[in-house]
Amino acid sequence: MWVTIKDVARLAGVSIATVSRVLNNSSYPVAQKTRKKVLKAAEDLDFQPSKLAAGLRLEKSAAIGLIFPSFMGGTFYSEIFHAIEDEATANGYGIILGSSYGEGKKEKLLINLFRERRVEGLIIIPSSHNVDAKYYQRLRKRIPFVFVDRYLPGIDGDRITTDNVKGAYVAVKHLIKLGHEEIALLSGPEAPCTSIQDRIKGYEKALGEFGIGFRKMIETEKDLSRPKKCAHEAMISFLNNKPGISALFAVNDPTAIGALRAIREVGLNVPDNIAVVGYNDDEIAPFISVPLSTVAQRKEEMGKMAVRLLVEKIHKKREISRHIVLEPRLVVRDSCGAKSFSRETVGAMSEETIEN
Amino acid sequence: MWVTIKDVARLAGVSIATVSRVLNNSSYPVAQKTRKKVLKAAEDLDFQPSKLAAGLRLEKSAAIGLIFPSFMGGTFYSEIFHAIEDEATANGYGIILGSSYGEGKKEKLLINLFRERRVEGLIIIPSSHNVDAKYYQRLRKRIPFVFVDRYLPGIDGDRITTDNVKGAYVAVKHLIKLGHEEIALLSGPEAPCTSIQDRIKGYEKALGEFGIGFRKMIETEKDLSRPKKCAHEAMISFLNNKPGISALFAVNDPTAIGALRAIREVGLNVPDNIAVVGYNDDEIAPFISVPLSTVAQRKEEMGKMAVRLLVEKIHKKREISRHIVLEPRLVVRDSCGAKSFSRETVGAMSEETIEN
DNA sequence: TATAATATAGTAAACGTTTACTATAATGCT
DNA sequence: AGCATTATAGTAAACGTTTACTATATTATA
Repeated sequence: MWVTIKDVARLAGVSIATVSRVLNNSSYPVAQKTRKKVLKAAEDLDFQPSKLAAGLRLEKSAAIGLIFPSFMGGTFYSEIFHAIEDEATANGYGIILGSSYGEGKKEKLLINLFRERRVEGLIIIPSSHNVDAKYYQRLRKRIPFVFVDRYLPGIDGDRITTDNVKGAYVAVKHLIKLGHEEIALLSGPEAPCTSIQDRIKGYEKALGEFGIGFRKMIETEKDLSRPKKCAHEAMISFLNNKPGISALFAVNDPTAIGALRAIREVGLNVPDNIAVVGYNDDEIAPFISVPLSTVAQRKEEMGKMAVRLLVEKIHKKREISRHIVLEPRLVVRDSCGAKSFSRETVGAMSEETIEN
Repeated sequence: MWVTIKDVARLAGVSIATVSRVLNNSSYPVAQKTRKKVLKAAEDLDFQPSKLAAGLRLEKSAAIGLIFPSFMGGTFYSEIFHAIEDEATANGYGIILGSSYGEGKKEKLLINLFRERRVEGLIIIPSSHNVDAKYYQRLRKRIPFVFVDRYLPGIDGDRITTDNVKGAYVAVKHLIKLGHEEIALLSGPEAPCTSIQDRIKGYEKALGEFGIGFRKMIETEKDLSRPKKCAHEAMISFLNNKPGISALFAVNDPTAIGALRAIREVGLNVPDNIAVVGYNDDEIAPFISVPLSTVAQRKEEMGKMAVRLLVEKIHKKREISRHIVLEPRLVVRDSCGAKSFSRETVGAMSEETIEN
C-alpha cells in the first residue's frame, strides 16, 4: 500500500541503509551521485517515511498530547492552543489532541490513549471533576507532563499558570477604588478549578482588605459548551431578586458577556447601574456594546512556555519541577465606569514574569 | 523504557502470542485462568500496548488528520471540531491536528507530516491561498480525504458544505423585504474561499432578483487571528466616507460584531440606521448588545458527517465522491430591525438535508 | 609495490506488535 | 485401548525503519 524505503532502494539501485542515511541526511558519508539517485527516486515515488516504523525503532514518536476542556469558552483556550501548536511545530513535534469536557474520567481515558500512541509528553489543562489523584502520582513516573492554566493541588509536577489571586484582586480593588461596595462574583460553567478558586480568593482578599462585608457568589449551570447562556440565565434570575449590587466581577469574559446581556435585559445599564469586569481579555472584549474591562492573561507565553518546559523535561535536562506564574494585567475599558480612561488603558501593573 | 507485551508475558508466565490474544480479546480460544493471569499482569505493570508497533504490523494507525485554518474566527470551527472529535472517538480514531492559517503551503506541509504518521484519512477545511492543485490530484489516489465547509473547485473528492449561496440569498432577501435597498457586503479576513464566494454570489443573486443596482463590497485586512479587529477597522474607514447604506450583510459573525462596534462608534444605531445580518450563528450571537440576526449552519452535522464520509471511504465501501450540501437557516434577531419578531425567531426555511 | 587509511555501501538485528503455522495436552468416540 | 478431534499454547515471520557492524573499493603513504 504505502511506498517504503525498500521501494526507493530498489528504484535507486542501492541498499535500504543508504536510502535511510540519505533521507535523514546522517553524518555518515554517502557519495554525491548516490545521494542524488536516492533523492530522485524518493521524489519520484512520493515517498513518505513511516513515523510509525521510525518511532518504533527509535523509541520516540515525535508527538505530544494535548488535553483541553473545550474550545467553546471564548478564545482563551484557542489562543493557548495556537501558541502551543506553533512552538511544538518549531520543535519538531506533532500534536495529538483531545477534549476532556472538564471530566476527569474522559481525561484519564485520553491520557491512556495518548500513551498508547507513545506521545513523548503531555500538556494538560486538567479537569476538576472526577479526578483520580493516584493515577497522576503514578503517571508522573512514566511520562513528562505540564499543567497549564490550572493544576491539581495534590500533584507535584511542572505547571504554568497566571497569578489568578492577584488578577482578581487587582480587578476587584479597581472596582472598590471606583467607589463600589456591593460587588458580586459570577462564576462560570466550569467546575471549580484552581484558576477559578484563586480568582475567588482574590475577590475575597480585596473585599477583606477594604473591610467590605458584602459578598455574593452567583453560580451557573455547568454546560461548558454554552458559557454565555449559562451566565445569562443565572444572572437573570439573580437580578430578578433585586440584589442591590453596583458591580460584578465575572470569572471570565464569556461569563461577563452573558451577564452584560442579562443586565441590559432587566433594564439596567452598564456601567452606570452595574459595573462589570471580566477575565481573560478575549479577542471580543473590546468589541461588545460596552467594551469590557477585563484581566488579561499572557496566553501566548503560556502556550510557548508549556512546550518549552515539556521539551526540557523530555530531554531529561531537569529533574525537579518548575512552577511558572505569569503576571496578569488589568485592562480597563468602559464596562466598569472608567470612562475618563478613554477607550483603553492598560493598568500599571508590572509585566515581569515571576518564577519560583 | 515502556512496558511491553514481553514483560507481561514473562510476568504471567505465558507466551507473547497469548498475551496479545487476551488483550485484543481475539476469538482465538484462551483458557479462563490463563486469561486472568494475563489481565492481572497487564494491570499490575500498567501496560499500554504500543499503537506504533500495532499500527506498523496492521498497516493502520487508527488516526485521522484534521486541518483547520484557525480557531480564532468565532466558535464556528470550534463547534465543528468538537463534533468531529466526538464522532471520531466513537469510531475508534484518534485525532492529529494542525492549523493552516489559511495558507496552502502550510496545509501541504501538514498533510505530508500527517501522511508520515500514516493517518488513515484527512478532514480538511482547505486554504484558498497558495494552493497546489496538482498536489491534491495526486493525493486523491493515495489517501482518503473530505473537505468541510469549503472545497477546492478543481479537485474532485468528498465534501460537505452548507448551501452558502442560498444562505446569503435568504439573508439579503430578508433585508430587502424589510425595505432596504442600499445593502453593503462586508467580507472577512480569510482569503476568498468557496464558502465566502458563494455568499457573495447569494448576495448578488438577491440584489439582482429585486433589480437593485447598489452593491458595495467592503474588504478587510487578512489577519485570521483578529477577525473582529479587521472588520472594525475596515468598517470605520468605510463609514467615514458617508457611504449612505441602510443595511449590511457580513459574511460571518465575528466580522458582523466588529462592524457593529464600528457602527456604534461613528454614532449610528443598529438596526435603525443600519441593519446587520451575520453568518454562522456563533454562540455569542444572541448575547451581544443588539442580538445578531444571522444565518445558522448545521455545524454539528457537518462535523459528524465528515467523519462518516471519511470512515466510509477508508473502509472502501464506496468509490465515487459524495457532495453533501446542508441547508442553512436564517435566524432573525434584533440586529436587522425585525423587532416585531420578539427576541428570536427561526426563519421558515426547510431544514431537510439535501444530498446530490 | 605493498600496506595502511579512508570512502563508500551493504547486511542484519532490533524496536513491539499480530497471526499463520506448529505443537502438545485433553477429550470424545469406537 | 487406540485414534480422531478439539482446546490450548507457543514459535517465528512480518510490518518499515535505524544503525552497529562488516565488506569492498579507492586513495595515500612508505
